[in-house]
Amino acid sequence: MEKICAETLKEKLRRGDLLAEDCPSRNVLKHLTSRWGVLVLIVLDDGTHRFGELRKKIGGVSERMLAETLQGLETDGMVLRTDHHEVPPHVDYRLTPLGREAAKRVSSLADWIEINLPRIAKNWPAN
Amino acid sequence: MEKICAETLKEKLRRGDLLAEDCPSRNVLKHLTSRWGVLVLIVLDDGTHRFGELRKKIGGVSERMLAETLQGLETDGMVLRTDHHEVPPHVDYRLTPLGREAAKRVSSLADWIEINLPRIAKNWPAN
DNA sequence: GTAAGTACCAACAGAAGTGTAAGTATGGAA
DNA sequence: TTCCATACTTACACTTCTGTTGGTACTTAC
Repeated sequence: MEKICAETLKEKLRRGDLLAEDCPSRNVLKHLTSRWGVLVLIVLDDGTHRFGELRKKIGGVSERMLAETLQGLETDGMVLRTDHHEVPPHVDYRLTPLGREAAKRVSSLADWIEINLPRIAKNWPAN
Repeated sequence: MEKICAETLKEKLRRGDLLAEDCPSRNVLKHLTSRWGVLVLIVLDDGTHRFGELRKKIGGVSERMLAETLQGLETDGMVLRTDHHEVPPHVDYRLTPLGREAAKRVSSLADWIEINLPRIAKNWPAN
């Protein structure tokens, strides 16, 4: 009985259900929509970048956060890290095919926000 | 001189630039991609819901967080709150046209995650 | 010998996010 | 009279997030 329940639950989550509290898909969502994750995907969608380049393009990220964000995205198979084993260090980051698919969706939202910011801002109190 | 700079900056941000540290678009992104904001948009895209209905559908939200999230989305003009002034209270929430546009993008990402969860999970260490 | 250059990591502290529990309001039902 | 229903709000505590600072590694240039 217990086994059947477990299997059923597992089966249910096989595809992912963001409305379910314990579904691992929520972690993916967390990485992809994190404060810096979104911006990293957008920039990387534009091509391979080094760590320092990403930092320059994304206004306000600290080294610590950029590194952490990149690791999260790497864990989900969105970003590929390539270490050229040079001195001084030379590492670059690019999107995997999976990452490119995700970036497409994320960018779509981001573009929409940028374009529609005036419409959105109209609803704000202090203008 | 000072004035010119200010105008230029304002002009620059008129359209929204998520890569700029101080652009207000980052707040919108924050609301739309917040932990619960995403899920609220997805559920509301399916139709008008009362507070309690949202809470039941979205696994794990506390009342506090749901209320806060809804207020954030209302501030950005994504969600319309209707109070029927009944006792016991009867309030419902629906997406505005703006909200529906945003929800479309957010849902697109969410759907992609749910469908591709197996592909993503393959990259995780403990399976 | 020492500074520069690059990509980090660790430790600490303050800020922000989040959950829990309790309380508010009001009319109607039991 | 007491309890219920619903949509919140507030206070408190705890966890997570985030920035800052300082440090590592190693080679080349000065």
